[in-house]
Amino acid sequence: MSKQELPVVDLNAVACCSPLAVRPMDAEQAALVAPLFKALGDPIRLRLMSMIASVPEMCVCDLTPAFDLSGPTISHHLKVLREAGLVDSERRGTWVWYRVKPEAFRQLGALLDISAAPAASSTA
Amino acid sequence: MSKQELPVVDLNAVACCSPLAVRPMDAEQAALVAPLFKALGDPIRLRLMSMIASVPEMCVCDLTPAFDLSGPTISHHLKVLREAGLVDSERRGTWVWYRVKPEAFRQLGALLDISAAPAASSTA
DNA sequence: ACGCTGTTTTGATATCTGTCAAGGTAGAGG
DNA sequence: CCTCTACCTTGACAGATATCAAAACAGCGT
Repeated sequence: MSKQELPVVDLNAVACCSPLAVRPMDAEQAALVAPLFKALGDPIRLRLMSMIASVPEMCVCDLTPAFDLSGPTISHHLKVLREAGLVDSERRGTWVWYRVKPEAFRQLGALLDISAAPAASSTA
Repeated sequence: MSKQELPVVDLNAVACCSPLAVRPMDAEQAALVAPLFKALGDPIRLRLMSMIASVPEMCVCDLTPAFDLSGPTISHHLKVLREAGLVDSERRGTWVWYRVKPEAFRQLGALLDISAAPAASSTA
């Protein structure tokens, strides 16, 4: 975690919530969680996430050429994912490696659990 | 579905994908899925979603006063959720009722399933 | 020390987004 | 028909975002 320089999302604070479909979220919870969804709400970042999540770790040098975008732009998107708390980065020598933070994934997955939803939304 | 006037997200097309952590997403899949996350990436919309998902259905007249925002603004956010395919609306007399589309929820939840992830991202 | 490669930061710009006020549509009830 | 309420659309605008070029930073190899 060489580059955790920023006030990244606190996943412990996020981890408090029951599934979306169980109880309305208060404003504070929503303000904590929305940035995670927002970070995934861009096609480039979604692909970056899936590339990183598909392997134990991924070098920026392998991510950048997969897109028709400049290096700085990829770096920007990676920063958004980092600041959302979805990935971690580590510099090892010349290269920087990215890894997913699985607890963030689990958290979002739990929010989207619909199994305990009220009748109409589980049958509609 | 009185107001399904628009080229709403096709959930069948979205439903194709394996979890993020299993295989990189291609650009086309990402373009289909990202708008769903994006729609949830705003605190107001996240709260609207959770309010709607917590009950069988919800009247706009009960959603609007829960926020410190104008009617048009709430209407705008509901439209974003509708066009993302996350909710359905139906007018019954004077009022408009919103319901979640549970298949969209299930889809996003499946994408975030991390149980089949490669070693480093399930242990880090 | 110098230059080379990989990555991030800065600065600039075009586009997108959230918000409200004003105006429009839809149904209910005289 | 008229009016009232509920909801949506339009238009305008401030602030955020995606993008790139240029510049800065970090290691490596010479």
